Amino acid sequence: MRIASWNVNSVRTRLDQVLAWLQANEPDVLCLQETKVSDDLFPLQAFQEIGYHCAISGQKAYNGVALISREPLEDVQVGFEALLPEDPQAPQLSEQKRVISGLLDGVRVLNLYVPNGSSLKSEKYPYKLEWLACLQRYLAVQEEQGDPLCMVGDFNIGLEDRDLPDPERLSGTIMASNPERTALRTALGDRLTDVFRVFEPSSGHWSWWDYRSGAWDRDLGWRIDHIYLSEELLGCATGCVIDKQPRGNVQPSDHAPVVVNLAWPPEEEDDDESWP
DNA sequence: ATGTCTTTGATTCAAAGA
Repeated sequence: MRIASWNVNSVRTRLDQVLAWLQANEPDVLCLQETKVSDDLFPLQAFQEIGYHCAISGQKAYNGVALISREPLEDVQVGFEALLPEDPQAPQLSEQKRVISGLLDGVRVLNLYVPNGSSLKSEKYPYKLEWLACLQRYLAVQEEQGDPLCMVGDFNIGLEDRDLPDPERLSGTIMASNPERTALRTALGDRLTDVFRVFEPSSGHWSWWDYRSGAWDRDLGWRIDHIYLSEELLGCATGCVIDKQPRGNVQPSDHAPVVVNLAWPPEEEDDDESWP
């Protein structure tokens, strides 16, 4: 099973690039963030024409997430409210469309667009921290349900200094401050592992390059797009890569896709030896 | 340092968000 995550910064502006990437890479599920389109205007037909199903949760102009899958996903859930019906903060934190999940072959694929926060002094920064605290409560319920979890998305956090291009200058600033790093680590708990780091421990691997200041040409990016796996899936992971190629396109997204390959479902036990 | 790109909404741009 191949699962990918890509912040496309407008699915309509990037439609041809997304379709071409799907056809070249053939993931079972592509998780999109920042689709920036209301559900009635989502380009469903273009995806259907190349053999993909869509589960979407969008809004006008900002945010928006989608699950593009080879097979239709089961039990699609939208927003924090789906798992937290009694939570006092979940309804307000679900107004911005940032959370969608679905089941494929018994795997819960959860696609997130974590708030950016803007700056430490912005009112969007405490919103980001509240959102991450709500994610922790959401994941606790998800764990109770027992499905293996693949959680992907644009986390808007460089969790460790090796995920930043200039840690001396940038650690402590937005996307690398201790409160947001701690909030994400708390939500992850002991259950979820950043699978990219299982295969690639070194710095210098980025998933986002700012449009400004020639960041792409100077290769000054951040690794803020992540794939987290629960234990059952982590043992099945055969590779995880960031595909830099689309960032070099004309009129690119500022993010590159991240892809994980899983040997899932696990091979059946071979019973032949016990056969009479 | 206010850089660049996308969207919107009110009139060929400016504001907002990332």
